[in-house]
Amino acid sequence: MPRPLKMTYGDQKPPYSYISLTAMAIIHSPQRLLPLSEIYRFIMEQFPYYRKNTQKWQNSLRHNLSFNDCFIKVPRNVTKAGKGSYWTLHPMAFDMFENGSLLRRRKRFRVKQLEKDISNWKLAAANTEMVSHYLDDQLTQMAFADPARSGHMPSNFDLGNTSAAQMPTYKAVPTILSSTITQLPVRPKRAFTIESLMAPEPTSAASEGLVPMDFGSPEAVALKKPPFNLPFNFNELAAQYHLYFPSFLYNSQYGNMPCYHKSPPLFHNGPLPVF
DNA sequence: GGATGTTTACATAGCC
DNA sequence: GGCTATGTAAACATCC
Repeated sequence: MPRPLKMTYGDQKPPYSYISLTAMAIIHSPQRLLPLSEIYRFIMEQFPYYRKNTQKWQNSLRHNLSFNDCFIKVPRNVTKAGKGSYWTLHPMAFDMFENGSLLRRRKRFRVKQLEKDISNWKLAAANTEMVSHYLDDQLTQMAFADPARSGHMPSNFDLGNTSAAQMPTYKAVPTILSSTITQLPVRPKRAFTIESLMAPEPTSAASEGLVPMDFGSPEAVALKKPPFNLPFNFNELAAQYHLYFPSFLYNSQYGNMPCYHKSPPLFHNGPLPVF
């Protein structure tokens, strides 16, 4: 049984790159989506080494966020004040670490400029609609499952006790996207493998075999506070906790699909489970 | 003014 | 040696 990460390195510098640390923070958050300040906080909480010289490493981290295509900036709701944006991982970037290990990357993750432009355009379109209402009002308040830090979340809010009917209409977002951006060339969802990328476009219903997400399921409850042990492994986390990607992001970049949760979850093959 | 985000430049290390 | 990934520093712009 691996020991908790917090107790592993003490004041010593952990063997993770800034990219890894940032990915760790994002992956560990319930929504796989964090503002910069929360990324800082996660790293400082988990690794005491980074509680000092904050200016230095935080500058480096910001550089990495901007420089590396594997990180996607999600603007805040335009009608809601707040500093900075949310950051998440590019869905294809989950594959950049060898065997899911954060200690070593296969190669630098790059997105073609055209795809980047389309993604940014779609993200902006999505953001101006309703995505950020949901994020600002509910999801970000659940970061690290610390209700005490929430300014306006009901104190008794509990994902585990939240039925699908009680959840905000998150699934409506792709509908908005499909009505506004269908004229753009959209690459359909597919796994990030050579075989998959070279394969013909799927023609049958991609949602075959998918089942609707149960928000009261044990998996959903687990997402509220996923454990954080070493070795941290993307594949392990995906297998155990049905790693998902914010549906508005996934759909906005790789085609509009119904928001379904696939069971059992697959990591590299098949669509990422979303809610 | 401080936090956030972008960009450029340079250094270092590892791999081929 | 060339290439790539990573780390660091710094300047600058933008936003709240």
